Amino acid sequence: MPADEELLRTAEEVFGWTELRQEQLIGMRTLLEGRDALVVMPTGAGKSAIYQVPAILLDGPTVVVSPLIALQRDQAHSLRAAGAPPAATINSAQSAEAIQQAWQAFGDGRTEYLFLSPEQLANAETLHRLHEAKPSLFVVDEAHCVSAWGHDFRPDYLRLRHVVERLGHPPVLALTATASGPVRADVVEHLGLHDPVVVVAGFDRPNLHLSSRFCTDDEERRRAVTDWVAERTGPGLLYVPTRKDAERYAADLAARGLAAAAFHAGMKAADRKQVQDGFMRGDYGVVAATSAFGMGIDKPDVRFVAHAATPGSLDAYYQEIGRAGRDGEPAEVVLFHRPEDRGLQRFLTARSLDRECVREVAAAVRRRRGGIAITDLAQRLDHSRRKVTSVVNLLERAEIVRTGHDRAWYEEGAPPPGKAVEAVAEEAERQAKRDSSRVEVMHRYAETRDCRRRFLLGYFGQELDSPCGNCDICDEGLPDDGPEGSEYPPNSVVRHEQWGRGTVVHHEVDRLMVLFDDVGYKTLSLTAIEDSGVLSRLNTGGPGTPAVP
DNA sequence: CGGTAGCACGTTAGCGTGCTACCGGTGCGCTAAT
Repeated sequence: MPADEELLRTAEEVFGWTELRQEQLIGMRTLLEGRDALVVMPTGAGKSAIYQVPAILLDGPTVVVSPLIALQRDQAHSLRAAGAPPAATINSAQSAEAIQQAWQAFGDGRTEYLFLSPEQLANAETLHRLHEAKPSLFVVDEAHCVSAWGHDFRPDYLRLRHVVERLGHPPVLALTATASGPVRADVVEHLGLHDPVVVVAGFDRPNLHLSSRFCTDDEERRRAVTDWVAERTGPGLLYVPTRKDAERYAADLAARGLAAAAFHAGMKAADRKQVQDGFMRGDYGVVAATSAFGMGIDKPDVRFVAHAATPGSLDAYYQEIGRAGRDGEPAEVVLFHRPEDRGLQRFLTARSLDRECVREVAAAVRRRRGGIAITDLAQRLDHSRRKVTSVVNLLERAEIVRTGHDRAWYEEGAPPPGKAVEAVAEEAERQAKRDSSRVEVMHRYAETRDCRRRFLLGYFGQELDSPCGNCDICDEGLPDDGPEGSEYPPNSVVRHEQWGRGTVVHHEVDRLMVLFDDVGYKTLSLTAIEDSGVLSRLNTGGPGTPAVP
């Protein structure tokens, strides 16, 4: 295939890569053909190459959306170090002069790769400048952020779809290392990908030994965690649920003679940098951290990742444990689990809906027949831009308003603001149900009596034929070697009388976990299913089944 | 939803118990004070 030859030649000439993986080539080819792609590949497998090479072959700059300024900097830096065509960043950490120069170079066509945050793209002037330059490629790095953060924390992630359209929908590439089925669907929907090619490399990390320790008492768990970590040589990570826990565990471990440090978003930037750099250098045996730690960390020799409490989803969990054993050498992954942990996670994932704000925004949009800019809305109503953006996103999802890049219009025939609030509340309620079902699945994983790896991979849509032999359950010896020849194998599509269509995620000896399109994850007892006949099997391979090369 | 700090209470002076209120994660961009 001539395209492949061209890609391989460019990869070697510009970057010095003598070969490309099958997944990389598929992704690159897709972009050259002008199509959208979603690529899920482990960190360190060369995800960035998928846009870096075609960017050179396509006429026009490449816009890369990245969630952290530090990542933008790293990426631009490594491109420069590789001797690739010019890369630039534009973000709030730069001086006005530096930004000015970056725009100048970009406008003159001297920049091949431009790295930005989604918040930058909310700016109309920024979007205008990008449009003028006719970008040939639009990349969303760490694309799971669209789903994980877009719904509340960083609502500009959900506005990227409009950015893409304003830019004339160049080929869009979404890249991530972690995405279960629903997350992939969320990313595709919110980026407005057209019939994307979905490439999913395997999720399995066979060198990680998976285990879970059931703890009843909080005090007892603290001791168990500290003892366990103190016995390791590291380097390793201890994930904790709160900032206070990060400080406390770091202090306890230091008192035990370990080189331990805390890391969380409440720390000063300089201290965070010092801890991160120190961890990379190997100065710390362990870092006790909240979920703030890790994105962009690619340290090969992390020997363990422990969790001092059960996190809010398997997606988040997989992301965090994935930082262990990147060198392929054995690494330990242990979860100190308490059923009570779901309380905090429920609280953290529950988005409280400000009904009054929804009503105000709806009313304000409705008053302006010609539509109103989101920035104006925020000013007029004296709410933060973030909050108003988030509410506009919800109103759009409930089909009350229609939006463009930075404007909102009231949908013709949509119910009045009072009723709109109810529609939004219903939508928020559905979302909350899905979120809390994810918390439950995380707890099922922690408490499963089946091969842990089989459970984990099943969640990401990957089947494991036989027990892994490298988890605590396998160590003990499985009760039997799994539900072979079952009527409901993983990934089979089923219909439930009450909950509708769903996909089998996991199958244990006596129960079935199913992801329902509307209500999220549910666990069903096999005997109950057989007795009642509420569940029927549909054809296999429903829509959304990814192409795995 | 669970953990915890702070306080009143009750009993009798140094401290345990119980109630209540509050807190809990992730980053960008921007502005104002130093």
